[in-house]
Amino acid sequence: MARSTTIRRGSVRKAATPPDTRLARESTLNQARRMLILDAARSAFFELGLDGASLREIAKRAGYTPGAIYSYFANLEEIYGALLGESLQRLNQAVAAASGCDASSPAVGVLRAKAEAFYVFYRDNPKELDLGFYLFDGMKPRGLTPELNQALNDQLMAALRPVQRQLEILGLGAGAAVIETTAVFAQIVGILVLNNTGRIRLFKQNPDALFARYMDSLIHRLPVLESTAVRVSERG
Amino acid sequence: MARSTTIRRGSVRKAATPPDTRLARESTLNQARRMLILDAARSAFFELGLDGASLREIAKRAGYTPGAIYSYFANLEEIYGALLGESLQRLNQAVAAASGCDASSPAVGVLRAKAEAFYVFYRDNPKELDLGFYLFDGMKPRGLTPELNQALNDQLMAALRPVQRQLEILGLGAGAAVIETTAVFAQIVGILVLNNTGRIRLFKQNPDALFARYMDSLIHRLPVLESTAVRVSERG
Amino acid sequence: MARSTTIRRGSVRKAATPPDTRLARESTLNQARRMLILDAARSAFFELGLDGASLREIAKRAGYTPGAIYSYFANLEEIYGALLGESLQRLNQAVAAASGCDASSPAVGVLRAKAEAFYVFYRDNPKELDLGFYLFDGMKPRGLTPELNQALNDQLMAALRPVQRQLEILGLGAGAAVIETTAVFAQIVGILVLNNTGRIRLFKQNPDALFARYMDSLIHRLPVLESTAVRVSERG
Amino acid sequence: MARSTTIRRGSVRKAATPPDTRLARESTLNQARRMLILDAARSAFFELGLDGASLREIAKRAGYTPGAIYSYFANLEEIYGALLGESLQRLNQAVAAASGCDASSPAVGVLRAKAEAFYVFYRDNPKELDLGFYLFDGMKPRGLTPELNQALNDQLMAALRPVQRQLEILGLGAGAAVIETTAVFAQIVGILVLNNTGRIRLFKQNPDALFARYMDSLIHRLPVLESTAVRVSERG
DNA sequence: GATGAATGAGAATTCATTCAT
DNA sequence: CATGAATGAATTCTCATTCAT
Repeated sequence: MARSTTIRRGSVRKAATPPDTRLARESTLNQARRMLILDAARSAFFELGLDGASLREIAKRAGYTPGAIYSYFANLEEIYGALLGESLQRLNQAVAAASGCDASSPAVGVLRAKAEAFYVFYRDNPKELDLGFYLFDGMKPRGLTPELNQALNDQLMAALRPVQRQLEILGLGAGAAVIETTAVFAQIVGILVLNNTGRIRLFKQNPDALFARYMDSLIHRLPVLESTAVRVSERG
Repeated sequence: MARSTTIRRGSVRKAATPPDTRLARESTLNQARRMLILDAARSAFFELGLDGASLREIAKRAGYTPGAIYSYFANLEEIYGALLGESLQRLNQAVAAASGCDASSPAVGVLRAKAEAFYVFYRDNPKELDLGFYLFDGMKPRGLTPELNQALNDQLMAALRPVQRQLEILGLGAGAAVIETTAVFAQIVGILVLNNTGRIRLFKQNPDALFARYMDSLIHRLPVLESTAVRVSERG
Repeated sequence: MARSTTIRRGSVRKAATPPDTRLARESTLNQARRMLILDAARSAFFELGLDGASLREIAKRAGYTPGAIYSYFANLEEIYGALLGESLQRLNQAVAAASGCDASSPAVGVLRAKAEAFYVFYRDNPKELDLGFYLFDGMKPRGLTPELNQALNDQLMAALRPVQRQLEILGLGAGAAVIETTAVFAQIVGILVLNNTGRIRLFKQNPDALFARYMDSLIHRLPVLESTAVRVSERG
Repeated sequence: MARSTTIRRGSVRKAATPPDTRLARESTLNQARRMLILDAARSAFFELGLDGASLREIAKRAGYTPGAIYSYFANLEEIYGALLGESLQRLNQAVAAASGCDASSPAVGVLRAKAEAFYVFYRDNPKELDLGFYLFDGMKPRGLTPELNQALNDQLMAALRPVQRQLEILGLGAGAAVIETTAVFAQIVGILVLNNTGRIRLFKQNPDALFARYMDSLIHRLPVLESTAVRVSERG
């Protein structure tokens, strides 16, 4: 990556302490400071939205001057990219941590739990949904390198893989499982977009109920079974 | 009033076109120029996205100076509003024009046709989806008056009403029909968002197929029937 | 004046009705419409201040388009000039109408009444004070022709002449009377400026009381007399 | 804090100037640049008046781009505020520095000197009078915080307090002294406004003479004394 | 590595004025 | 006489980015 090159050049310039040690320490420090900036970015982003999360605002919240940010990120869009990466990581953790508790049919319980974890994550952090859409949609060329894009895509797919696996366990073929997973993903995104833009209120509907209904009908369609509907956990 | 006097005098001077004609023509010209600007706005919007569709850009494309725009629209957001209104109008027309051709079950055919018209409209004009989301979400207070908001909402709901009606014809109660309509809406939005952001490619899925599948399963769930699945018309 | 030239040219162009009649009628109409515009200007000016009284705003209030205004006034500043002229006229009327009612010393009563009329006029129409200051101070060259300037100055002096005359009646020489009149003028202006800018509140003083006090002390200083203090009429 | 760390590290690298010095120098530089901008603002303001002292004009005169100004001032009105604050400071200094030289009655001499200093300050810097009036009158909310407003008001009153104190020394009660001070203030403002707008010339009067006359009459009215009139220092 | 200064482009909007019709 | 369209210059302000120090 362009970034690490820069850093290495810096360490070469003044060689006093053993390079390895220095490199390691620097890298650690570096990582810590990157995190600091990402924290600032995330908080700005949450509170002010994409438009409000200007580089200046992020720098201010991180306790840096704008120029300093460029020591850690090549440009603003790279920060967004890192933010998204980190967001996807948390998403994966949330999905991984989810476990069903359906005695009669454990596999169905896990399916529900995994899908719900995905849904709840974005329901409760609506800005992170925007972030993903913005990045892949409007980003200027330089912001999203092919490699980064690939990495982010992989993370996203990883977050949905538990759902896919569970569908296979429940009797779907590989192809059908992918299709159904994509459909779940689409339904979640659709519900949340409608919710976040206030469109859902027009129809006097509740996003959680819609999602639960969708999962019910999905499970109904599964080859093996006679599942029982479980409600989505209520929002905090 | 001074105004009518003027007009009359004007018509006397030229003694050719009656006042009505003049007024009408002026109004027509005005409308035409508004349209010109809206066209420019739409094209800027399509090519550059919402951020790129600045007043300057719109003016440039319309062959105007920025200031001239303000003779036709009070501010930028009003242009967006008009754009959205016009988009929703076209959407309604598209849905209204759609008619099914399913001999075995006309009602199902119409249901499919109406939903598909909605889907296809936004599939083929992806930016118009963004427009709607932006406007209802981030718009500054002055841009979106409560009345305009109401009108736009009404237009949107009107575009989905045919689907709802058809669901009722097919045996759903009023409440269930609304729920199912909302779910269809969410599914369409979800599929298109995934498609527009390139997410759907990750899963190697085709949006049309996903949509068709969803309609199939919906129809399957309907109380009355034994429908046959019909494919969505292929994209141009 | 440039304006009348234009009008004459117009009447020459299409000579149908006897020129005298036409001229008179046109002039009358013209005057009426000028008044219409001035009314609009005054109302805009009162409600929105100098900055808010843009040509567009004035035109709107007069029921005209901006361009039409230029048939009656060469530019915006000329409107201000006319407004000021008209304001000074009203001032003169107010001062002329004022008459004292002090039985023991009629001359002193009249002096008080005249000065007070002047004071009250500007106290109750603070914007007109601004107008005068703006015009003579910041006006661009073209706005205030020497002739107009002279005319306005004459009007202003005329409004103060009753005070001056009364001072002479009360025993002051011509020179002393002018000096004292100027001082009264300055005191009134000073009090009102402090009042309008809220400065007087800092000192917890009341403008009317200050003015009354000043008049008392002035009268005290007059050669002849043993005046009795009369209070300034309370503000509506 | 990250900030202090940075500074220290910086000072280690150069190992020459201690941090305090660096900070101080930077702060000094900063102050100097603020001053530079204020100078530019003042000159623009003097030559072109408030309307002409646009941010662009100020930036141009300061040798900056408009955007650069915002490193030093949050917005245009803050510049005006700073300008006024600085003006009031000079006013206070001028008044403080003034000392009378009247052997027969030192207190009267001081009174004259203090009032005259106030008068002369604004006579010789007429635009500063406008500035104060504008700021307290028309300023947009954001420009003038209540605290700043309070501070400026305090500065203004401080400049008049010496006059007030002197009046008390000369036998006036606290209330009477405030009234008389306000009256002096009003008279000064009135004379100067008439002078600046050229109105005084109409009456063929001289502002200095008018002011001197007013002070004479004021002193005459004081309880204790038999003062002798002293002329106001002639204008440069 | 970080600062602080500065740039330069761009944002929306407002306005007096002109002019063909 | 009046319109309505349009201009062009002005306004304040924001921002990502660069760079000498």
